[in-house]
Amino acid sequence: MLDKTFQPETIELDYYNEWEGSGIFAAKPESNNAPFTVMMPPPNVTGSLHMGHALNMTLQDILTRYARMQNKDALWQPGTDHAGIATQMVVERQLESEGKHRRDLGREGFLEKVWEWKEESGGTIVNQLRRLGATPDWDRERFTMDEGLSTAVRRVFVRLHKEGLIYRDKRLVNWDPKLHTAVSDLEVEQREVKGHMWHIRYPIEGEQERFITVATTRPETMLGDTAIAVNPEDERYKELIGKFAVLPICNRPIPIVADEYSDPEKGSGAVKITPAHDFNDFEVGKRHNLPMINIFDESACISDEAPEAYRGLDRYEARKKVLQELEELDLLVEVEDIKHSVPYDEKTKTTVIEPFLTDQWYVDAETLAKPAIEAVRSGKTEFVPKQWENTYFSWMENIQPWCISRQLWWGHRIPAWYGPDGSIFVAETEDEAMVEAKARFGDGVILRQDDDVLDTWFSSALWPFSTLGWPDETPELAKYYPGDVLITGFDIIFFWVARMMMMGIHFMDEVPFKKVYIHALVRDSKGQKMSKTKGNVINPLDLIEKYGTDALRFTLTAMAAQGRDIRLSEDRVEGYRNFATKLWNAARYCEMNECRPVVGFDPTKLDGTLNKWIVSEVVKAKQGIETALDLYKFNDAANSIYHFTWGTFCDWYLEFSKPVLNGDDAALKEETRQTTGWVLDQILTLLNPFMPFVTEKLFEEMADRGDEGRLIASQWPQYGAELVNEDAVTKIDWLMRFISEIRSVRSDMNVPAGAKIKLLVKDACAKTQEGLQEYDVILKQMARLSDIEIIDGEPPKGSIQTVVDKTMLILPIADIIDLDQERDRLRKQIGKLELDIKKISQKLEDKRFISNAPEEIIAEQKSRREEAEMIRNKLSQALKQLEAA
RNA sequence: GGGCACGUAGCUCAGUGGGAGAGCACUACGUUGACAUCGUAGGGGUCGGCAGUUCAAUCCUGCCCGUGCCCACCA
Repeated sequence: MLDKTFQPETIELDYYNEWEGSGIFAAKPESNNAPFTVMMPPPNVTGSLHMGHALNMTLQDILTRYARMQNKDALWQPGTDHAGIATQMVVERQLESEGKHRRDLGREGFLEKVWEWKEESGGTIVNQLRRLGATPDWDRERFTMDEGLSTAVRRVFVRLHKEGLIYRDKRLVNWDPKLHTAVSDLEVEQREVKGHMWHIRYPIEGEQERFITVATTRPETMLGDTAIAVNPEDERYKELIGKFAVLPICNRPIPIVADEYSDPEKGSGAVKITPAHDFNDFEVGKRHNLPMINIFDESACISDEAPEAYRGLDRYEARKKVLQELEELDLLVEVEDIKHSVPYDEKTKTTVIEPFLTDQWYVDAETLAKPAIEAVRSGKTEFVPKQWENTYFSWMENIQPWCISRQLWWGHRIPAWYGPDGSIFVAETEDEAMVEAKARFGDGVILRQDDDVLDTWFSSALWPFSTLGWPDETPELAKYYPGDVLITGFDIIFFWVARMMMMGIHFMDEVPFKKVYIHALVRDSKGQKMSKTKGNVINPLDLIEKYGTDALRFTLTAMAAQGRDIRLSEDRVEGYRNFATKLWNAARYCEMNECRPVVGFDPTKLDGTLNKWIVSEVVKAKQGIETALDLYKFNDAANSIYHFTWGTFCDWYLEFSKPVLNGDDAALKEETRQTTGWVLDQILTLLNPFMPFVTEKLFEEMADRGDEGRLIASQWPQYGAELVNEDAVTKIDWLMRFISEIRSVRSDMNVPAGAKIKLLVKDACAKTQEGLQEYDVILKQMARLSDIEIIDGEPPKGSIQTVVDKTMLILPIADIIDLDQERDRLRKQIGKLELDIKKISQKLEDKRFISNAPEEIIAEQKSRREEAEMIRNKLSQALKQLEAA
């Protein structure tokens, strides 16, 4: 017996453990079933579940469960990402609290510590995914630094290097002066801040009292200036080209060069060039063979390249000193207050990133991007919604060399070794590198491995095939690559999706997934991005605790409309918790009335119209879900099952069934019981991918299905349009309208809800008369009628009158209602109809409408007008009668 | 500066070239052996503004206003 009240938390863990233990999550590469592959975006091993995960994982879980029920061999590949910087920072902070630094432990010792941390605390998110009811194949869980995945990383690195697609280069990178590592362009957040523009004049060499003025937001960088650029077409400066300016403070002559980069419209038209500390200047410097003076050290303190007085100063202290000195020299012309953007490290949000000249490893992304662009153009991979393809293209078509080295310890160490003369040996193992080195330098050569590790995204880029065993040719790789769909947020299209496309196509000769579904961002109820600093983070686990997993999952799904962000409000979650409760209570009703699924029940062989009708409605709901899921319209799928369950099954069918079950037609009773049991079973099945827990529980309660009887392992129903009975649909549609109309009028006229009143029916056609007879008991109960009588003559004086189809419904209750109110009601109704008729008539009298509009539209308008006129006439008559009274 | 979304009921959001929808909130009434985490009924919207295309525009096009995001630049 089901408990009277529904308490989600009492069932969730038990079922989850049982499912997982049953092996149902596992992919079965040896089976002949068609594969369905989803690669889980591996969450950071340091992470804990946030709303974005909850949405992302719920959608993947729905598709996976749905595929499984359709008898596909589903592989949902789970795992976690080693998250280089994030993880290293966590452990460093831990050390810091013990008063230690990673240097104290040394590389080996530190890595040991990180692994320790990973073993102890790394599993948090994985267990939180279980709370969410996610059903990936846990037996195949991978970690990006697993043995196998690391092998794949080295193989890829070596191959790309051999192909010339990985190379070493000295360029400007975004440098984090606190972490002492290069970071990706994508990890730099441009933030608008208030600042100053300083206008500085540099004396022209060999000339008295002649200056050239430049402007900068970063005066300290002038210590590294190696030129001034002017536009070759700029008349003001033409004769200065080729001459030298004297760099103040350093007193170093720097050339005045002509370069298109300089825009005569901006500032003074002359630009100071600091090739080692500005991306544009770097390009100018290369064009003019300018020296690149690196005035910073790794911590962005002034290096030995600068005048002695500045050495060791932090960049902001150096700025102050430079300004002070310029002022003393009377070279500071103007200070402007401006707003400008400053590059911050996206992770810590506190460090200002410094363009810094270093040697790094790069991937030739431009070459790899070409086929990846083509794959989306040709539709081999499709984005849903389509508009994200623009984002993908615009980035891929302007892609920059991908800097893949990071000056960290935690990550895949770069498989490159340096010989005594600095020559490089790239190989998968040190032994292999050594073989090559010995061939060159002879025995006894000493190699030093590159200290750097790879960008975390390098290994995640391989995820779609490295997790399947590549570079070995495994059965899994053959069966599950390429994936069917990748589900992810737009924020990692560049970081991850693009890189998987490049690597997948290059190494597998095939795209890694056929569809990319980009889901919404989950915001708070005010539309703000959730962030720890804003303190508006809603923790999914709190909601699960309060309302249950099913409610949270259903909320996220129902709100996952394409192309729009989700503003999550707790009210919605509460509403869908109520939905689960509703379902629970419906099941209790079924239980009490012994409406249980019966083996061998055949929905095609039914006598009762109500039963034929509800079966038809089940089919429509099922088709609605299927169509929606095929198009990744998760919200439509959720709404389809929601409205069927609540609005059709509970609100109407169960109410219809009550008089039947209390009646004395034994055969119909039995059929109705069986049908009700069957429909509930269908609801549970169709709803299961969305709300796995409550449906599983009810499925178990409603019938004894033996050991194999888990809903999670059940089949998705096969039936279709053959179960739809249009005749029954028409009939019951009439019945519902009939009941609704009486209820509505009663309520309008303040007829006491409990009062049973008599209904007189006039102008009833044969079908209506038939319906009145067939559903006599239902009508009386649901519309609270004492009696239904068909009349021919005039209605009694002072009745309430209304119209359904062509039938007059008359409630002779002059004694309990206010007739003035009834007159008002009729006038209002008639007024509305008149307005309708007028609008339609205007159209129908418009010759252009008649000659241009399609036939069906004209016919439809005509019949609408006829119907409105008919009702208006009947109501007018009723009104006249009332007025006469 | 370039691009992409979005603007529909008090709130959160679906939707469609031909009669404006849901959930929540609100109002009234609650009866019937599943359910008050509920039921029945109801009020509420010139579908951001202005033009254009069309017989017909909330929907298509253009412009404008507002909001959010992404990218680039910033002497």
